Amino acid sequence: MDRKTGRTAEKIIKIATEIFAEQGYDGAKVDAIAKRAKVNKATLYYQIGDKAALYSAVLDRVLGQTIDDVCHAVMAVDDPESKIQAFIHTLSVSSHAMNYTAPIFLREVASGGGNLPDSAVAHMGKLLGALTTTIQQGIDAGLFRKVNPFFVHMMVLGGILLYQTNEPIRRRNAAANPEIYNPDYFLTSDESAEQIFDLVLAAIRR
Amino acid sequence: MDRKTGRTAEKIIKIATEIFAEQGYDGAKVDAIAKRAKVNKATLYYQIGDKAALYSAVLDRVLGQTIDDVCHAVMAVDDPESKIQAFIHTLSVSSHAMNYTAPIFLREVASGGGNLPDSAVAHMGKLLGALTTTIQQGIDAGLFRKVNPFFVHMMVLGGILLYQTNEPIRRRNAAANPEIYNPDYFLTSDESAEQIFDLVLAAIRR
DNA sequence: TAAAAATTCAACCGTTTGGTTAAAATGTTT
DNA sequence: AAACATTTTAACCAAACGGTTGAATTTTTA
Repeated sequence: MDRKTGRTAEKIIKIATEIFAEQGYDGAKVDAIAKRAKVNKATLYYQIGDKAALYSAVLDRVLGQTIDDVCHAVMAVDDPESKIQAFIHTLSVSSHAMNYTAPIFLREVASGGGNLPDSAVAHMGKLLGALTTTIQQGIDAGLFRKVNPFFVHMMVLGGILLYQTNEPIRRRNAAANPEIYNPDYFLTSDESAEQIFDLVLAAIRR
Repeated sequence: MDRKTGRTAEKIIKIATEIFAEQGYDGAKVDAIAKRAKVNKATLYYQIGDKAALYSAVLDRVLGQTIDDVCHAVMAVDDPESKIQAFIHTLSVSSHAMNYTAPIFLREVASGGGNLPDSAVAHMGKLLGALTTTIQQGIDAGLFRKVNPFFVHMMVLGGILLYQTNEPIRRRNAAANPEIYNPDYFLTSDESAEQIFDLVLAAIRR
């Protein structure tokens, strides 16, 4: 019962994550989720509940997973520079691995977080804290110059999420203007993390 | 006829911009737009057409306006450093002034730009070009070190848009954790542009 | 194998949604 | 005043949507 029940709920949430990421909350249709998950709609309501509950589950899974990954990676190293590198690298790789973090995150931000449960806001606060305290630490230690850590966070987060989500548009643009096509615009999540880390480090180093 | 017709259509598009920004395409309801614009729904269809046409008009207005502002500001100055400053400052101020650029932009990116007309993609390409060619120019002139201009663009754009859109979440977070509240997190569009410019310049300067 | 849990089936419901329509009323131009 | 364009009114429609139900069926557990 537990194994299979868990499996079914998991499967539904996973598929729902995809569809919410593609279409947004209002764009996603419950029938479509049930269909793609190859589950009867009644099962969906039996296992999880209504659409809002399903969306909450998706948010918890997506934000919780990615942000926990990042925080653990940051805590696993010591000096501020390594922490920042871990932050950027893990955020980029993890949110790219579970392919649907970035669009859901961006859409939630764009709508003012009205649908965000307190737990999710807390998660985002944790993410913010992980980077800003590290930077402050580096400033206090004389490693970094006096910068506003919050804006470093904005640029790192914004850069990573935007890079990941705008891939389709990038490809379309490259297809429309092949003469301007540039392979530098298409890097893996590893490589892009390196680029961003390089820029951030130069921006804040003494 | 022209004056008043134009006025009505303008008013509808302006209100539609607000609502699309708040709710997204699927979240926005045509009846709600007509109601808030104080116009009968029949007038909306008479003046503009269906929902998709209305959304296209909104996209053209919002993206076109902001991006044109930025490109003009960049062309108005000469040296690469000033161009970058103009880019950042104008993007921040202009997209903040017409309050609805950032959420619409982010949502479009998050959904892969499926709804974007070619004209809008071209606009975004122009924006990209404005910054990347300036940076390349600076690199060639020996002013900047060798960086990947595309990622600078991602971080600038992502940082500005994210900062502007996440204000509600920021406030909510600050309200929930007043002991962590930090005035550095709440800057005007001018001030935030300065912060970002400072970081970018340090990141790319030789 | 019997009880319990999970899933399916398929019809159904009330509401909302995007969109249309025709006639009447109101403005605007010339 | 005549002709034209614009806006309102308000009812209407078909489709889609979120959600429910209850009986039947399958799967799991003990």
